[in-house]
Amino acid sequence: MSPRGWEDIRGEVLRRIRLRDWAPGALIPGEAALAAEFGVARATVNRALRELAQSGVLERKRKAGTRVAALPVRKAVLDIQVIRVGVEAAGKVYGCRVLSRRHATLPDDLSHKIGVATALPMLWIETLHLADAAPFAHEIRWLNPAVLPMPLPDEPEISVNEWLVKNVSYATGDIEFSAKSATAHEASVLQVATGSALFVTERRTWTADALITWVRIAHAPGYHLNSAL
Amino acid sequence: MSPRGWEDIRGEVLRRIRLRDWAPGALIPGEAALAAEFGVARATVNRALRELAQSGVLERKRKAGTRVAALPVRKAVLDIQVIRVGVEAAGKVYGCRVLSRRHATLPDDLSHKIGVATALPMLWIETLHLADAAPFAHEIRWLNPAVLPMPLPDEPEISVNEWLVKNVSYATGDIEFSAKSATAHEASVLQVATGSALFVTERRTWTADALITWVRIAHAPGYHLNSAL
DNA sequence: CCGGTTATTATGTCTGCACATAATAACTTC
DNA sequence: GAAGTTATTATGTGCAGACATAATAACCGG
Repeated sequence: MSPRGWEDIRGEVLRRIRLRDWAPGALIPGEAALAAEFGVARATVNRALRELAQSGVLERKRKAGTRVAALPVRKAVLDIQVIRVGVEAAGKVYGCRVLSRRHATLPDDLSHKIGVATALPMLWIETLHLADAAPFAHEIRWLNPAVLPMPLPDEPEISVNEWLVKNVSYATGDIEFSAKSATAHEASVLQVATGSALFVTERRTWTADALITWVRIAHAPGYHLNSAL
Repeated sequence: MSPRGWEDIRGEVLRRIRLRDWAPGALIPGEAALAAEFGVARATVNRALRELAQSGVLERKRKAGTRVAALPVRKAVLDIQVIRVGVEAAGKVYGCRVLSRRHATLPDDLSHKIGVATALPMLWIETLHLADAAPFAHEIRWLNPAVLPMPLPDEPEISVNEWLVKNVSYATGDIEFSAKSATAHEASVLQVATGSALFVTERRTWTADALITWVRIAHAPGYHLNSAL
């Protein structure tokens, strides 16, 4: 009956929070007290509380104790997949076409936005991703050739993204989601009306010291991103 | 010099993966071996590897061992905040106005979409969120009055969402992001052109057995959602 | 009363050991 | 050789005890 593992402890704590046994903002008993109450080791309680803190339900501070988050910042975890996987998960056949590819330097606005010198020689690649042969997403990518361990294949059957994932080690990055109206070019490539609302994700990827790539992917209407809360 | 804590272990493992010491898909040494190599307890290695698995860098299976994820599904963690907090974090003054509020039953399409019977009496609330007095987001909410522990205040200074967060215990939910063109009504409320691309988030929240609320928030152009990877 | 020092305390982490569990490998039996 | 059973093994989790660390509270001198 009494909780047996850290998941049970987590469940019980969550239950008490939901029943408002412990109100938002309130201090809950310390680890030692809970361990005694549940008849488990403190490490077990610690594990449970740590996980709850990680998901935003609790706030913990040394010495100050553990309290129920007043405004629970729910953390939604998104799985950022290679586009192919997402398409195939929807039961469709993935394809991609490189529309354009050339060497160039960053335009001023982008250079400023991503914090990289304009002068650097970069590779510019435009790709159309297909799902069941229908346009799925339009990708514009700036790539830093200096970080590539080997030259990019000329005619990739897989997308540049996937090639990068497999061949370039990376450190960190960030991602941004927004909604933008389709430009004339995007509209024609995606075969939608100019001005259609597109779901856009922009992504920067860095090694420890240099930019690897900046990508902007404009998804065709109907695309949506899901997550459990 | 040698790793001191689980974070150092995690760092070292990550370094080896990035240097392709351990290639994607490859099996890495077992916990016991790593513990011996680093001169720490197995529990410490376990903690490090567990965290890496949680963030999608490693895949672990009992007996099968630990391998480097072949297609690293990067997990982006989004903080889903109360709108007010997001606005204030941007250094603006938050405000909200309830535009409309009435009892109604769910329309068929929505009822089907969120899996709730059409017949249930629901509360319908339309809110405009403001940042520095400018329209920021348009919110449409269906609310199940049956789950409320007390009646909703008539003239809330805080948003319905925030009231709910503080007064209703909840279990789980899901969230969906997409891009939609502004309807005539949305456009007029948000003071943008009809057809403008809006960033839309739709959210369902459930208790263990009943729907609490369904919300659709259409953000004014310029809004974007960020996350570190 | 103010400001700085010191004690206290709750959480954070590590260790070494133990047993549980799941998945594979090895083995047996027909 | 196919199918079912048993052993092996890597990870998962648990425990008790210890020390580290950060933030608060108590104290104290001016």
